[in-house]
Amino acid sequence: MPEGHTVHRVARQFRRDFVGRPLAVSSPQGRFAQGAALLDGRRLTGSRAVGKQLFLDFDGGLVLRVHLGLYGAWDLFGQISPLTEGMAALGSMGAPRLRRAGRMGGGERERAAADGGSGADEPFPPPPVGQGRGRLATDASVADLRGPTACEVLDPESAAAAVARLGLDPATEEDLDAAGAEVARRLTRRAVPIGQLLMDQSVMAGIGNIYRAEMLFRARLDPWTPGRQVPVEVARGLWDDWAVLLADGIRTGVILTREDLDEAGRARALGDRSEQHWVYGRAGLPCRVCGTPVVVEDMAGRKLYRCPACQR
DNA sequence: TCATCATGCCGAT
DNA sequence: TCGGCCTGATGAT
Repeated sequence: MPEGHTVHRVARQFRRDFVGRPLAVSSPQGRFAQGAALLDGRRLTGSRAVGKQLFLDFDGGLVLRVHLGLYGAWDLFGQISPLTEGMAALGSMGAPRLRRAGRMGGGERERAAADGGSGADEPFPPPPVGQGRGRLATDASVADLRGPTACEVLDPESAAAAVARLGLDPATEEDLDAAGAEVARRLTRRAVPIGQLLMDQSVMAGIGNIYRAEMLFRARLDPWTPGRQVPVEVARGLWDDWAVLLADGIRTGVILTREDLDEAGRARALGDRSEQHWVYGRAGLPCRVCGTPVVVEDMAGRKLYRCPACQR
C-alpha cells in the first residue's frame, strides 16, 4: 500500500522491467494527455523513489513525478519480474484493489497468470480497464496508473526542487548518521505533537498512518508529546527504527512491525494481516504487551491508534 | 443501490 | 480545522 516501502518497490519494478527501453506513453483517460505527449517514445533512463513519490527519468532530462495518494495504484501486465524471492510477480501495487487476481492480504496483488495458469487468456497489451490516468509500455511490459494524486512531467530543476521539499528518506540517504542527526533536530524543535511530526513528509519522508502508529508504539512514546519535549536520543531512535522498518518493508512488501515474533510467527504474520501490527487497526482489542484496550483518536484528521498504558 | 471507508495531501478559512 | 479530490471494495439496505 502506498506508504514509502511500496513506492520504493514500484521504483525497483520499473528499474527491472522498464528502464533502458523506449516507452510508449499514453493517457487513456485524457487527463494526462499533455504529459504523455511529452514523454511518448522517449527512453526511460532511471527510476527512483523519495518518500512516497516516484520519479521516472526520461531521455532529454524530463522527469515524471507520480504520487499515488490514498487511492492510486499501478497495474502491471506482460513481462513483469518477481520482486520478492520465492513469490510470483505482482499485478498491482498501491492502494488495495482487486481486479483479476486472486485473494491476497495486502495492497499488492499476485497476477492472475501466477496461480498456476499460463495467463495466455490475457490479451497483450490488455485493454485499459476503467479510466486509467496513464499507461507506460515497452514492447513487452505495461504499467497502468490509476487514481494518483499527482502525475506530472517536470524539467530537471523542478524535479530537484520537488525532491528538496521532501524530508529525509533512509532508503536514499548516503550518510545515515548525518541524516539521523538532522531528523532529530527537526523532530525536537517544534511544539507540534510527535505523532503529527512523523506524518510530516518534510521531516522524515515515507511514513504513513500505519508506520506512524507502529513506530510510536515500538518507542513506547505517547503520540501527543510535543516534539520539543522528546529527548534528542529518542528522536534519533525514531529515525533508526524507520530505517529498519523501511528496509524490511521494501524487502517483503508488507508492513510487519512485530519485533517480538520468532521466525515461524513472522512467516505466519506475513500472510495474516491481523498479526502484523502492534496497535494499528486494533481499537478496542487488548494491547499485545499489557492487555489494556487499544484506543483510536483523531489527530489532525487521521486515525491514531495507541496503547494508553504502554505509551506515555 | 447506497453509504462508508481507506496506508494522502492541499488549499481555503 | 475543514472540505475537497483521487477510486474501488465492502457491507448494509
